[in-house]
Amino acid sequence: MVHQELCERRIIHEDRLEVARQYLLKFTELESMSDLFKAMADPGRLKILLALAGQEMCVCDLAALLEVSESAASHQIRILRTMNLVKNRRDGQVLYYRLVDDHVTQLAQVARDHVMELSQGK
Amino acid sequence: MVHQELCERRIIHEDRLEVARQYLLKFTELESMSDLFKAMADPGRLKILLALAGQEMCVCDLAALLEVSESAASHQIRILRTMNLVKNRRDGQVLYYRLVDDHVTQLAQVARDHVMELSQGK
DNA sequence: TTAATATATGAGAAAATATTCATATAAGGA
DNA sequence: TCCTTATATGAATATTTTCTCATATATTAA
Repeated sequence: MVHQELCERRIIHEDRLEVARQYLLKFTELESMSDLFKAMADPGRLKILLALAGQEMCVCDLAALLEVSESAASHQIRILRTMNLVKNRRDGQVLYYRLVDDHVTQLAQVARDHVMELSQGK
Repeated sequence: MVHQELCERRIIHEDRLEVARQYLLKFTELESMSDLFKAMADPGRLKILLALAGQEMCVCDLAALLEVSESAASHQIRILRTMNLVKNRRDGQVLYYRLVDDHVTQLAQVARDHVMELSQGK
């Protein structure tokens, strides 16, 4: 991962670059933020999150919903669990998943607004 | 992409599955939504979007900000352009990029809230 | 205790994404 | 017109992500 141009890079707007650098310093959790978006960046995982906005569901249900294997669904759910987007509750052999909070729902709403505005000419 | 289990899948909660299926039908733009999240899922692209929240910047500035080649930056910007997150304005040889609207900023704010809550025990 | 069910997970294959390198385009200046 | 600058883009490679398959764990039932 070597970038030969880096040393001799031309910088057109030093001032703007400095403003941007300072601004980005505030986002110490930027990596975590992009991880959160990554979690929602897969259509399957997004479906899971939307489905869990209304009710608890088990892995088996979610696999059926996505029409993928239960193993694949479980892998996807693990990513959501790791990202603290969902948590589960055990009832006997079944693990019921639900959303941790409603940030996901808020994000989905803004995203929906965005794509709907664009699709309507705007 | 064959899923052998699909035919003999057990479905524990038919009712919940049906509720989820109906709910997801409302999200006709679900693929576009996940594409939007995908655009924000890369730390580099997220930096670009955050930097453009405050001011216009050219490709050259953004490459310097990310410390990547201008070609790499340009490829990333193209994704943001394709997703209608940024647009540009030409002034002579320089293309100045800016955000299309403030949805990106809203999304970043919610994402930041989420990760900050989690990092603070919550 | 043995078997069955629900889910998790590691390793490798398959698919998607990002970066580099070479080249193309577009504008401005000599 | 020819050269330089700023940016874009295609193709190949490098990296990351996702899925499959096999196996492991936890709970319940027999």
